[in-house]
Amino acid sequence: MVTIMNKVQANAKPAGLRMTRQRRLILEELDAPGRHPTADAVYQQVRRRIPNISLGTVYRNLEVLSQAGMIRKLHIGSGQKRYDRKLHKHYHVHCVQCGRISDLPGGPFGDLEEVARGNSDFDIIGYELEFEGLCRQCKDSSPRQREPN
Amino acid sequence: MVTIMNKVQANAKPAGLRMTRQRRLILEELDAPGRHPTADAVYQQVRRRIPNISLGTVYRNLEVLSQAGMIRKLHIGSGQKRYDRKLHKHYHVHCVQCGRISDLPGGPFGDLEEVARGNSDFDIIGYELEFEGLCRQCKDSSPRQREPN
DNA sequence: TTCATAATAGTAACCATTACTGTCTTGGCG
DNA sequence: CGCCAAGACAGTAATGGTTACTATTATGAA
Ligand SMILES: [Mn+2]
Ligand SMILES: [Mn+2]
Ligand SMILES: [Zn+2]
Ligand SMILES: [Zn+2]
Repeated sequence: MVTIMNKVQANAKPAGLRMTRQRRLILEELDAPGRHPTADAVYQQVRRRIPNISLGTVYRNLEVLSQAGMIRKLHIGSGQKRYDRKLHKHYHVHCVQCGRISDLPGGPFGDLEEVARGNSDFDIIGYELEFEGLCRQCKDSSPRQREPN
Repeated sequence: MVTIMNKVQANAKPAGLRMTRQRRLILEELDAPGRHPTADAVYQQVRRRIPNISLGTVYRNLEVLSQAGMIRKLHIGSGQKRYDRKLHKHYHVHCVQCGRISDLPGGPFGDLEEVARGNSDFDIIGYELEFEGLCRQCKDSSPRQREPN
């Protein structure tokens, strides 16, 4: 009866994934478009509805959901991992001032992989590309501190 | 927080840094071309000559040397940071099997930044690009475990 | 409704890195 | 050369992010 469960099974990855309240809220938190929250940010949000949810539960679910291909785990910069519900290939811009991460509109660039293939004896299977810069806010306001996503 | 960076730029030369035995060996460890060791790998190597060197000393020096612009700190993938003596802009290939990191021969690609600038309201100042794949060894041998750099 | 087992809360452990502290070195100056 | 301020050190504790463990609870297929 519940659509999300159907979605899970429609997405066809894992038998044996149960849809718990915790998991549903974590997923909903990522459903808002354009967000790339850290595990802790998800935790803080979900905590408002399930005050005693465990941080471990958040981590476990983020892992299990990305294993199942329902979300993507991002390793951007040197800090915490980020999670992204947008599954198709796209690039990110990372504000070096406040840590904000935004999608870069516009599809993937020309074939970087091809160039790499010609120059390496590695069997190239992909690449990671992310841009760095200053977001609009940080560009034209006095330096603030970290207020990610 | 006035330190080495300033001194170095003032003196136009990495003097102002004292040259200790520890620092020299750490630097020598990175001088071997094509290496991208982790802090721990450097530690293990230098330890053979200075058995009681502190891991903290290795970290402190790697930090101070990259602040001074004598080495570069790399954040590749989700694991430990890597250090690179090669200062000019170049790309890396990362073996997803064994973790090895190699330089990609051939200079920087065309203007990725320009494309990003057109698509974002961020003030783009640079980008990080790294390729993933299987190194020669992992490509044609049975799966091994992590034996980085 | 039952029941095997997936998932949870709570907590401990882990790993990479950084911070602290008292002692030892280094190197510029005489 | 030796002096000595402060840079660097070893040893160790602390931190931050993440994962592992465990006894208990909740899910959902039959
Ligand atoms: Mn995204
Ligand atoms: Mn390199
Ligand atoms: Zn910003
Ligand atoms: Zn390999």
